[in-house]
Amino acid sequence: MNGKAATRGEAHLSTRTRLERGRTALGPALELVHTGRAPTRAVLTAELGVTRATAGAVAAELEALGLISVDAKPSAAAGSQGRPSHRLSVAGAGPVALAAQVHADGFRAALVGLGGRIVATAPGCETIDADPAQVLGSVIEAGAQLLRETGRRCVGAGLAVPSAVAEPEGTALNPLHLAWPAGAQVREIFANCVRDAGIEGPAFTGNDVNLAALAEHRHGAGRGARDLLCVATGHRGVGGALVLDGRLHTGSSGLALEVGHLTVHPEGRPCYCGSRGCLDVETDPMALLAAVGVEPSPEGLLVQARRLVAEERADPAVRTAVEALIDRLGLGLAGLVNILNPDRIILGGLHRALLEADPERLRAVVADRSLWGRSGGVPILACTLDHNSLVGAAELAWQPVLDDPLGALG
Amino acid sequence: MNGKAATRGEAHLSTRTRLERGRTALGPALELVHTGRAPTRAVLTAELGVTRATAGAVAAELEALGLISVDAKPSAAAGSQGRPSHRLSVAGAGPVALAAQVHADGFRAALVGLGGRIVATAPGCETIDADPAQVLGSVIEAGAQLLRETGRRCVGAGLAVPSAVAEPEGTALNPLHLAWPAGAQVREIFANCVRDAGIEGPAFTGNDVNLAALAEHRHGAGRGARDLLCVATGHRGVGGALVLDGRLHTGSSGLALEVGHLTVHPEGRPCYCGSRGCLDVETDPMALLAAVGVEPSPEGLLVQARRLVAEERADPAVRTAVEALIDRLGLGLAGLVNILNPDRIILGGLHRALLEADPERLRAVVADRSLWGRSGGVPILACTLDHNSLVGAAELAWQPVLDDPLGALG
DNA sequence: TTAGTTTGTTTAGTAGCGGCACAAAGTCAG
DNA sequence: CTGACTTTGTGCCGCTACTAAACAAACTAA
Repeated sequence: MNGKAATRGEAHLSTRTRLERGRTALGPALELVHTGRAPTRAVLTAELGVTRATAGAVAAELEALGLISVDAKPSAAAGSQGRPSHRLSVAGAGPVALAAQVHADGFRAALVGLGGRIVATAPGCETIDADPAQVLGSVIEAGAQLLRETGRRCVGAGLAVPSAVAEPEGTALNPLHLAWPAGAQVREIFANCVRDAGIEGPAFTGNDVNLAALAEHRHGAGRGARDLLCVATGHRGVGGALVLDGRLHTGSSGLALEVGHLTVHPEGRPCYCGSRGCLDVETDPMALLAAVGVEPSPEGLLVQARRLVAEERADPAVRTAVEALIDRLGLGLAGLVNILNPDRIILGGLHRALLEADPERLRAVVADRSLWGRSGGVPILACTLDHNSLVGAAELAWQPVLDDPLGALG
Repeated sequence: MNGKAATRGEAHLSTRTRLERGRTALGPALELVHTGRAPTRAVLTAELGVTRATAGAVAAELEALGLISVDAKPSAAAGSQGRPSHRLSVAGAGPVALAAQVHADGFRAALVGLGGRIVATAPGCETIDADPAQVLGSVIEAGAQLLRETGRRCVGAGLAVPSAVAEPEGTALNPLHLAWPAGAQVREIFANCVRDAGIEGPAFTGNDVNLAALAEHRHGAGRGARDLLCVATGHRGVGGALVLDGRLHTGSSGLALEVGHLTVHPEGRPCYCGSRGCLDVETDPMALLAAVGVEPSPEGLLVQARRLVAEERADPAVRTAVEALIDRLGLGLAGLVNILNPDRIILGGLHRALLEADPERLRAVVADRSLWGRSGGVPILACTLDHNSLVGAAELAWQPVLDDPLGALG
């Protein structure tokens, strides 16, 4: 009868009024250490808003679970009075999450510990099969190999795909660059691969830009932001992501931040969506190559476009094209700012290169065309994390542990 | 020292990792009754995910606080077995929130009980002074009069203004229709008026469309939606609002959902923002009058535009104009759907009239131009609540009680 | 040394909830 | 009308995660 009640409880946990299980200080405490916001028990106490007794007990329990470590010797505090603190840090040899990423050029697998630390990486494959089950089977096999080599405990697996992932089905809606069928059941296929490989823990799947945003929010340029907007280009097309209050906002069916078809140039090129001048066809790598009149080479559109941006000072024609892209990106960002009012924007891929080519120009366009309550305009920053999609995929797998460490590991 | 710790705690409650105070079943339970989702203790038990014992105790405590009432006699359950439930309802003579609204035509004050019930209304003033302090003083005086007449306890006051309200300053950024100075410190002025009138409880201020969305989410057409988008026109201009997980999303500086300058007609009329074809100048009442070639009359733009829409079947020219507005509204909504992926859209003001004039056309445009994972497209509904901004203003004042009934009232 | 400051720990107490047994109030079958 | 069944509500006990407060530890400053 206990089981019955529990299942019924799970059945309709739709309303957020439901009390969450495992809502102790353990999860928040782990999250603070995980994101580097709790270097000592003293600040842990302050950040959690609990007593020193509780913070101490919580730290001890997390250490017993093998998730964090407390320095034996107090660290010499420079110029501060009082008893020095013992340093808290993520456990060196603790459990890891299995992170996987699939993209146009192949796939990659890695083990990621708490704190977003990449512990081990598998040499990624350079080509990609048209069959999702084949690809995901291979990437999981590479991950399983890493787990065997390192002997680490696994908390779960996460996969980043370059496509919108529909909720709640977990299907890849537009895996354009993978030659995968649209609507492939990636979440289910990945979960099956993980299970078949004998890997412990649950499996998760998400869009790569979403996961990059999550990673940047926790360990990169987005740290401390409350409403973080991330916009990035890959090889083709534009992706967006939004992190609100530390959680990804994927919308009701996983399709939020499909920003590719914002109009940024009314007289612009026709887009496959039927409109013209969409952000997608105006600011992606192909758009730059087309504007400059360069033929795509085999090295890859993104690499090629990035080199063009880097050369913009030398060639006036390139400079003009880059400025046009910056202006249109700025218009798109301004539109997003007026809708979402983020407190920080992070750019990746070609957009990052555009930002770095002329930060002032981009910031000026955004400021000119958007409402912003405070002075100085929205901060616009570049990504700072290597392999942020991979780290983000690991975040998905870590999430249950962060929410309820005892429930997930005990 | 307790006080010291508490103040320090309040000081930096930025991180969401902080454990919230008063996180018991009391608040969620009250919210369920408040939103009509807990008609009996049995469903309260199920919705909270607690035991019957707890739900019973919680209901008893809320009743003791004078917030809800439990029927003495069980209500005859139609066609169900087992012991019949006692009905839970919002207390008839419980506390109220003081709700105030300012708009172009004057102001209004009301007392609103739990469940969004308007308990008493003051006859609104029909003109409005150019000085915010004067106006807010008058509206609060009217509210205070209502409180004296009814003798009800007051939990706080809320104000709805037709302007974006900047956070955290609480200034009205664009009170265009009020002849108020831009940047007026409405929140502070309102709070002072409330305090000076000797009214108990905290004072809150918000944008009228935001508050309308909040009210519709809790008591109207938005009930049960997780990601609710609300778009409405008043007399001039377009306003938007987003309710996520039951909370208003106002963005980092209160300026989210400033959707007026989405481009919906690249060859359209120039907008004061510098662009052309903005949602604002293409779908507001003035846009319709201009398209039909009707001069504004003294009765008010919104009333006039609504009548035009109602007459659209009779006059082909009006019909054409209305269809153009519908198409452009649809484009704007589609853009928002691609960014926010809401699970429901609610329209108010002229937009509501446009929806009701030709629901199929609007739904078709939105479905055609937006991504949506499930079949049937995003549900688009009309507002259902009278005075939803007023009720929403009251929701602001009720929020502390809903979060922690004991802390706010005990 | 001694006082002051900050950190960590110990112990005792408490609020809020789960588990369980039982009571209450209806329906249904005969 | 009488039990059997079903569902709702209550009383009691105990557990868990916390707080409060006193104390101990480890440093700086004079």
